Amino acid sequence: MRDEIIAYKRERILEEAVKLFYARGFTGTTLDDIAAELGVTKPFIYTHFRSKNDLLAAVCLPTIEMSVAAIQRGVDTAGSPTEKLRLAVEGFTRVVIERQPNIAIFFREEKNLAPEALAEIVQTQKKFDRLLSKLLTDGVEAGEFDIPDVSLAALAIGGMISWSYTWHRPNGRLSIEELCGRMADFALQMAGVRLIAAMA
Amino acid sequence: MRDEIIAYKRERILEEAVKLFYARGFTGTTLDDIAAELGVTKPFIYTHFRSKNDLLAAVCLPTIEMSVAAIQRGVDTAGSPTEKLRLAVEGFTRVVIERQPNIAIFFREEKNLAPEALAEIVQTQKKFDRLLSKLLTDGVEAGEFDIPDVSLAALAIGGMISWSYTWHRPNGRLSIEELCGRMADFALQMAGVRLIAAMA
DNA sequence: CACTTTCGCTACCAGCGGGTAGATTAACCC
DNA sequence: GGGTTAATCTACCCGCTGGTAGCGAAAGTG
Repeated sequence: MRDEIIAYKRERILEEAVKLFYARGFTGTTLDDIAAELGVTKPFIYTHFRSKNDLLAAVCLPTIEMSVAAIQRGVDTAGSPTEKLRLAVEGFTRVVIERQPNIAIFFREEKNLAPEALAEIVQTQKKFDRLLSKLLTDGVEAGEFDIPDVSLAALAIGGMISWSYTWHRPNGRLSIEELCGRMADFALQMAGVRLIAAMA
Repeated sequence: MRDEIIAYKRERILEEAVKLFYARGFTGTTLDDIAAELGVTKPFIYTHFRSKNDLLAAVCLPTIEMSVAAIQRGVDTAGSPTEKLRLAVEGFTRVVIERQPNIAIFFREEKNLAPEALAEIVQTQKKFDRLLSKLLTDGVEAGEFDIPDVSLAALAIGGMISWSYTWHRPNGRLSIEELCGRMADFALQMAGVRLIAAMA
């Protein structure tokens, strides 16, 4: 019970921090701003986070881990490389869209992260690249994909999707599901999969 | 002569500012840092720029304009939409790679730009999207491209390329020319152009 | 060589904001 | 209901940094 309350407060702080970091930037947001938004005062935040930087890390890390997990779920699915890639891309796109502010904050505020936190995230990102590259390689070996440069393709696909954080608007023209589906279509095209229509 | 010297000093300030903003972030860099790197003192900078924000704008704006210009050159080329798209993508990729620090600074430090400067850049970005969307539409109408959702394709292609600023390393595995070529290949695949091999 | 102009520097200020110490209040418990 | 503990606030500090005023030195000028 006590722990749940503490966890809840921590979450509330994170929510407001995300909102303000996203809107005004990390250095453009003061701890007083966050506290005011919550109706509390600055020292309150310090009972849940060691420092402003700690707060930033808590905003970024879990979201990057969710991204890797999405790719991992695609890879772990039973099915062909084509099906795995579709699932991985859809899942990753969903993370980027649903956690757009966190993703945006991470990519913008990287330089404000403490070195240890950054190192941990960089490790996670490497895992992301490895998983995606491996998936593409498997597809090439299975004869389903046609990719001259797998590493570059992984970066291109990852980038196309990550970039969504810059332009996506909630209540935009497309639903999340549509968006995920079309991103997967693009990824399959980039992987050289033929017969997109046949999978619809 | 006098004007050239002034312009040169301005350029030197910008060079160091780009270097430091890129390495440490905008707020992580002080004007004293920049001045020290140049072997001068802070007031020197103020004879060339009105404020630290002005300096940031001067780092970002021209590079975004170069990006649009690259797309424009592709569009203005005589040739088929396929050829135009290839040129546009290659040119834009080259800008992103060659001006990687400036591109990175812009996307990271957007929230630190003065509203007027940001507004100007946003206008330029809209022009970028319009040009690219128009080019894709022309290709579809000419029967060369097969794109279900042109606006989304423009964002996906633009994103795939822009993202290079996050991973590209000078002295990387691929030369700039190779990179530009392969990005163009990806873009054509995303546009549904068949027979990539036939154009090699 | 005196006079002027140009240029950059020394020295300073003021506000901001992360972080903390200690008081204060509320909750909990015999 | 007194006493203890946990939670949060008030009030403060201090280092940092963007920005400026005014000085001094050098260089150009007749």
